[in-house]
Amino acid sequence: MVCIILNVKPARKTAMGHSRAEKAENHDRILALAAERIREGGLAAINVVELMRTAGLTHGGFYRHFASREDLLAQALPRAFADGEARAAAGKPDAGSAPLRGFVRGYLSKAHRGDPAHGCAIAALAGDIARAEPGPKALLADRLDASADAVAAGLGGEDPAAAYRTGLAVMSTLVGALILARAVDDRDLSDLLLQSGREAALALGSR
Amino acid sequence: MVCIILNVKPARKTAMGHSRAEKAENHDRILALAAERIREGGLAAINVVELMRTAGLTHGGFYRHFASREDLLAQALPRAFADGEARAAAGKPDAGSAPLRGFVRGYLSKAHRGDPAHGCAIAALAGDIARAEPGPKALLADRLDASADAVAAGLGGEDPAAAYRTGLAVMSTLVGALILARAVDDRDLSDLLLQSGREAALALGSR
DNA sequence: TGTACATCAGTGAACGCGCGTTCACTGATGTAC
DNA sequence: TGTACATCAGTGAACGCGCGTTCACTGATGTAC
Repeated sequence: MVCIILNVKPARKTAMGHSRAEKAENHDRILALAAERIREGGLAAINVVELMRTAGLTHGGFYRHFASREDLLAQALPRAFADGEARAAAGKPDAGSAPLRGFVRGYLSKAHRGDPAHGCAIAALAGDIARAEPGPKALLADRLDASADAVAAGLGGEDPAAAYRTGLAVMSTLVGALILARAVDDRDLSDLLLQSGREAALALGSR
Repeated sequence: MVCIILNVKPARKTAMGHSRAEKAENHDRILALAAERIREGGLAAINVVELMRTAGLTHGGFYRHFASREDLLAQALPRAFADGEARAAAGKPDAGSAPLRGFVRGYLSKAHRGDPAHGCAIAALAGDIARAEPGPKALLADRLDASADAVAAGLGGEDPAAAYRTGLAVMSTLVGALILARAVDDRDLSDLLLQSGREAALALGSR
């Protein structure tokens, strides 16, 4: 006996509970995906329908989590910075001997160049934030300041103000080299940007 | 006697000739404005209606000049790079004594920071081009290569390959510092980025 | 512990706005005779 | 040199698509009794 069923109603995609715990999980997943997407494609790359589909949901439910697309961006941007720093810190090997060397090697690595979605938000978003509102600018300023401090702390103990300026210059070199290495189509030139950036950053750090 | 005229037809905005010469002028003006707007707001900032209004025209005529918005971008992008370099070269004082010093001072000046629309396209667009098609990437690579060469040429005559790498590193530092100085809301931090970037670029150039 | 009900996360069709593009039209340009 | 006509730069209404947002609805959650 052959049984053909036409027009089957698609089975419930998931058990689809609506518990508070599941909402919190979904909320966090949406934010994490948005933080990646932002670093990958910029603030303008966030598309509500696409984002929700990526999270395994439909777009209508978006507004149970966020008041608007702008509200999401305001929440996802700090997340992008935090996640990017966690990754950078993980890439740093032993902070004992040569902290700057490890940081620089991880920052200007081919892996970091090839994966902006999981990398430093300063480099991924500086160009966009240069044209953005005060909010994002203040956020970037705060994280850049912290990064310059961290670099300065790893230098030989000299004048703190001078060390901070060196920290800023190192960050400028690293961010510039990474952005340019990503913006160039020529693989050799891109590799050379990483290499010369590493050399320059270390030279600046050991003056 | 009082004479009230209602519903007057607006006078022809201009003599409005349609000569070949005027078309060429309009075409050039549209491109120049687009090249500025792109550096100011990025590739996505080009709005056909707004651009044509800025040029003193209406949007319908746009397609007498360009096949599409994409076609305009393809023509305006090289223009943005060329115009930005013309400006940078003009800012360079006497190329005799200390060519790098003059270039660095002009590049990381407050004037350049505050006027991306008329400044270097590499810094203005690197973030966008990192996510763009091969075309824009090849263009940026070409102009960056030329800039690194120019910087290298101004250094003491040593190993050309090493000088080129130094040129790239100097460009990374300058571009990074300028982008970050524009992306930050804190005036003091922004000024410090310019200053430390100038010091670092000169230090790299005189190793 | 069991039952009734309110809440609300998630669904998917529909709406409205912005924007790139099209098109019928105008009138000066510039060419053919 | 003058006249008739074809060309085409520019106009502005209209179209269509993408996308953020809204809304009526579903059904599991979780609370009140």
